[in-house]
Amino acid sequence: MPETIPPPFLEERRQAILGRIQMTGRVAVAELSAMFGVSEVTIRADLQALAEQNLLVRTHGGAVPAVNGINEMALFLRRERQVIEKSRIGTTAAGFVADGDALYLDSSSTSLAIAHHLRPRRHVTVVTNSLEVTRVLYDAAGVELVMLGGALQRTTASLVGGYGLANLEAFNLEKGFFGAHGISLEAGLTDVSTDEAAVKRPLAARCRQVFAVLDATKWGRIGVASFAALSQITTVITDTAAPAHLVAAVKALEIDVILV
Amino acid sequence: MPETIPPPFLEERRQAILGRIQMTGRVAVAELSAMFGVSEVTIRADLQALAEQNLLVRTHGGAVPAVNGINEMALFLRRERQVIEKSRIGTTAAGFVADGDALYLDSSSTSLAIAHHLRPRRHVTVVTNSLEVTRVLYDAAGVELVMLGGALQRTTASLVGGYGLANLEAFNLEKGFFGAHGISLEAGLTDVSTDEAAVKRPLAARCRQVFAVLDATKWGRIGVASFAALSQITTVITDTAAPAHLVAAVKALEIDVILV
DNA sequence: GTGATAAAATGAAAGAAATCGAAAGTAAAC
DNA sequence: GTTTACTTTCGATTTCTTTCATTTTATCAC
Repeated sequence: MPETIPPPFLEERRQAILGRIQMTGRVAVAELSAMFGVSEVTIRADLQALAEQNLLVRTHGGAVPAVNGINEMALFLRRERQVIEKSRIGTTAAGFVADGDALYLDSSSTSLAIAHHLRPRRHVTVVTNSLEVTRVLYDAAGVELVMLGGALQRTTASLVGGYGLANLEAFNLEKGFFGAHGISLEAGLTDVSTDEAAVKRPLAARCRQVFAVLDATKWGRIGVASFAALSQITTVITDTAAPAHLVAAVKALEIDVILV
Repeated sequence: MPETIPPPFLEERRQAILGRIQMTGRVAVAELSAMFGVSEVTIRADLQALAEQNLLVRTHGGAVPAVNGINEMALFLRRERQVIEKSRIGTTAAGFVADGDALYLDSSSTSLAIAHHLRPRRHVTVVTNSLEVTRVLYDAAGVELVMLGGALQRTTASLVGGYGLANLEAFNLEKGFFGAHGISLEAGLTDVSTDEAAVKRPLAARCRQVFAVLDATKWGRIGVASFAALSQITTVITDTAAPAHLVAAVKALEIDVILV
């Protein structure tokens, strides 16, 4: 199946090798040799050069992705990727973002999915405390990115603690997207981490429109820390498996509920 | 299919090269030479000039776009690594850090080298505005990491703008390590970026001990923005090629100068 | 486990293409 | 007429790739 169209430049070829190894999880020397129409020796030189940069790990007949301890962060992020791109909730939420908007993305996996969809956008300002969101948008030229400061919470790759919130008033945020551990009539939006909640609480208060993005399993659950009352929410984006009676109760409060 | 109509002016030609590389994902020297009716040497000069502006990446027979990878950031960071681990200045500087210290690392490459050496440490608190430092220390369990917030400056992978500095008083920082574009008797420590300098200035003022870490080429140079006077500096760590007369002048101010 | 065997890796040498440096040529601007 | 900016020509050099002989590694039968 390998195509035989040869990208002649060395850089291109190596880039393509990296792409393929990420995609398929492994590459073979013979396969690449046929694919690019160069000798196996050349491919070996490529693999060696890439291995020296820790971009992959050599094996006998080929190479596998770099699974190095040095780069825990990248690993952590990569693992999520498949999930991210599949998220329908994220896709829908991204549809609410207009060019020119200033918005907040929290450190949930749905925010990450939204971030992926924002990469091709122009003139969007994103405020976040998530390192993953930052990484996804790092090379998105049309996105201005502002990180809230704070102490690194390694389990969520986010920055927490009030350090970054001092002059939140400097930002006028149109829309905020919040994942949550639970949504309930009693406690509103809740999180399991008090630190995370402490960041989200003032942000939820500050965003003109508050979007709650959560899958069906979150309905009726309550985490230890509330960060927004239902009355603060503008729109809930969830999936069709959400419990009908809870959805109805929320709609009764004049909150938009979008089922995808 | 390459047209042979020659846009006569240099700027036009370079603009056209950029346009084409964005469109097709790659350009070849021979192809461009034929297209514009100029020699290949001229095209190479064009490509080199554009590459120096980071508008494209040179390859052997041509060039490819500057930002084509999905993960430009990870690539960018890893590229540096070889250089980093070799830095003797970084190694020496890291020797000044004791367990229990709270310190600031800026977004210079020397700071990155220091960060590498801090990975095995216990009970060290690092405050930084550098995404690269954060990434290096992400999985360093013994290091508590605090990021200053701000707007992402992509060229340096750092966060700038005052957002993160509002409650700097909350931190008691023992040591600060500052790279610089230049060190001089007149202007002290200077940077080429006013944004970067605006972050460093209050931090230099706040750190009990200020370490300037810079190689010999920085002596006598002056960047547009000063961020610390010589009188604020505790220790300078540089290499043995530093100009002797400048080193002597700095020592006369009762500043430690360490040559490695 | 041991050894045979096929596949893969390595090193050296050679060839081709691309690049670089320096001197020289060209053309417009002052 | 001179300056300046740009381009070209022409060797010398570097980079990239291949071939081929040799060594190493993985695998399987025993």
